[in-house]
Amino acid sequence: MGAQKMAISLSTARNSAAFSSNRPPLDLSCAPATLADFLPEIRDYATRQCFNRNETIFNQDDPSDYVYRILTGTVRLCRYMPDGRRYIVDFLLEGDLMGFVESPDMPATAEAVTDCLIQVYPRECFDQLARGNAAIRTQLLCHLSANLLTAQQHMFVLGCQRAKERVASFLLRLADREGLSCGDRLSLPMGRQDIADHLGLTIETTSRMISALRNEEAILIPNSQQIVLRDMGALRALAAEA
Amino acid sequence: MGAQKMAISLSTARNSAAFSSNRPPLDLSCAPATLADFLPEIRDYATRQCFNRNETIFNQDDPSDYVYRILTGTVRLCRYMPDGRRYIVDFLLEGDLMGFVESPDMPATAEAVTDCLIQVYPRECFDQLARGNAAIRTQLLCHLSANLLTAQQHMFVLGCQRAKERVASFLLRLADREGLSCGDRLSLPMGRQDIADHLGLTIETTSRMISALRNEEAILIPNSQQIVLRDMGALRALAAEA
DNA sequence: CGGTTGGTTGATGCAAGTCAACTACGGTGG
DNA sequence: CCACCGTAGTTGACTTGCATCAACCAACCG
Repeated sequence: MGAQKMAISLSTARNSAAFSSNRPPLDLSCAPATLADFLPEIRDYATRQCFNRNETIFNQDDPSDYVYRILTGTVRLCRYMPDGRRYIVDFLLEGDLMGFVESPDMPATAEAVTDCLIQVYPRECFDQLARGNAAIRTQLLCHLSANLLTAQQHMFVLGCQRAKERVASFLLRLADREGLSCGDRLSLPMGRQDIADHLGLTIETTSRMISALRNEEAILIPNSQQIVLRDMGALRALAAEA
Repeated sequence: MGAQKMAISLSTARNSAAFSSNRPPLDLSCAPATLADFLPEIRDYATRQCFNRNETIFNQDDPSDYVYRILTGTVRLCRYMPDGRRYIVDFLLEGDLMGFVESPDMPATAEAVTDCLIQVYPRECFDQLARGNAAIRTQLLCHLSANLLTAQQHMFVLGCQRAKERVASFLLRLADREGLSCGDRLSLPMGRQDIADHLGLTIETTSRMISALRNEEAILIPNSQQIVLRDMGALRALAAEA
């Protein structure tokens, strides 16, 4: 969820002069600015906070008055069901934002996967900032839009792919986010259970599929927290994203 | 995806006077206005179009210059994968909007499930309208936010639920959208294959689970296109949404 | 009528879940 | 330093839920 180009309905690279107007099209592409770029404006109201591994950052039952930016560490965003089942909506990495979309209508719990350092902004502060600044609200649209895209891609993974394909998709997405390519070493800060809950699998199946990818020489596993992307072509063939 | 209350980060019903300001909080609740309420302003540029059952309204490979409002009929929003697999992101009913989020960065194809009458607005028109009107962009945020909520709930269905639970969730969601309650008759405009592709199941399993719900007396099936919600409690117990 | 389309049901196979044992690693303390 | 423990991951044996393959049924229609 970086700063890649992102445009929704308002944007238009097309030059359909149809409805006239010489004004340049309202381009929502996030190339220069992102939501995060506006946060420094309220940094005086922010605090830094440390969270230990597995500590809860905010809880779905206890709506948070803050928005967050991850400075270091990895966070899982999850939902717990009444019967105890959980699913992990997404993992958030260094630089990612959270709390903008998640509450109050998206009940989600954020937990530290690793020890984390997090910048915490009072929501009221941010809201005030956004009230007076249309650019921020545009960025908010981008942020939402990016989240929706991620969600839709994940729906394909959950709805159509089999276990090995899911694991391959997961590794590729992480690698893309880190900007890695063939031969690079990918670190997996989250445990197998977390991966399983994200992919709609069990921990055993997840582990087996990772092993299978090793046996097929698509990856190497120097240790359980790191993976060398030996053959990304093979992974991509499995994931077969559109 | 109607006009229910919908608020994202900007909104705040809480009265945290922290960051002061006597201005009322920027409330994004969609209670009075929805995105659709603004469309009449450009109705002069709109056309009405009929689509026959199974006809394509817009294609993921062929980005559309229009936004749409469904007047009558049901539409499926789907994604086709290179290998032919498809999944159905969602079904859209009378009154729903589409094309705002779906393109150009959300490749999706819209197809008529039943014969449809659709109001078609040039995108450029809508963009122009949105450029000058902050309220519309606020509504766009609501629209996106609602879609994201739907997507996240569906991710739970796909990631955690088993076949019968999925079918129960599906029926309940349709019933909620139609505002139905116990004993009411729900019509299923989409075929079993469509339901299956939405739920990540096969057509046979879907059919079997619907039969199972009949056998358990949770529903009645007067004909394959209609379902009587005999015991919504039983359905809810199965779906077990948070 | 026969053909076609969409839905249901049955028989069987397989992918993934379950249950359980075992391994590897990282403390922590004797 | 090693013995012990707790946690996390892997692997194996077995079970099961869903997919697959195939037959059958019911509407609908020329």
